[in-house]
Amino acid sequence: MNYWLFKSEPDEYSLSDLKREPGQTGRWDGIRNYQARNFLRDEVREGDGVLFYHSACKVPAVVGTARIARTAYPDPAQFNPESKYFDPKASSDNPRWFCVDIQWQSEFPRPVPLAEIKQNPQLAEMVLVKQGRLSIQPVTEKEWKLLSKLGGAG
DNA sequence: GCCAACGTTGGC
DNA sequence: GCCAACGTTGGC
Repeated sequence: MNYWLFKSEPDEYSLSDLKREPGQTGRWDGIRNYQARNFLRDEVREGDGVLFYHSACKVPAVVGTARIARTAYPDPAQFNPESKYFDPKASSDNPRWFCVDIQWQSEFPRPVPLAEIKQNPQLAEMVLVKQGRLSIQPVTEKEWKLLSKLGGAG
């Protein structure tokens, strides 16, 4: 089992939005970055753990967890000219972008802010700290456990 | 809102 | 295939 960190702007799609979905399960679409796409398509497996991170907001923070409910399938938005995620170079024969479904799992009693993560030497190797702008990134089991602990989720 | 980091695009 | 221009991310 692998662990991941997914970034989302809470104004666009927050952890609460995910919780409100039917079955508390939502589609993680709109990924238009190749590095993130490759993780999604090639390495994310059903049952993997997801740290849900709120970005581009007042207090960027890990706010809870989810799990992968469905592995990668072509992101329908790339074929929809009405969508802001439309990609004219993608075809159903040759999809370029992928999405997964994730299910809400927990909300941390105490969100763990980026500032705190940056200060913790045990988390210094996190991609989140070392490379700012990747919206889907791997997390080690150690980091997962520590973040859960810091978040008050046991 | 600014801007640094970084990835992609496209002219040559 | 280089590299400048451009666009996006995302912290501050």
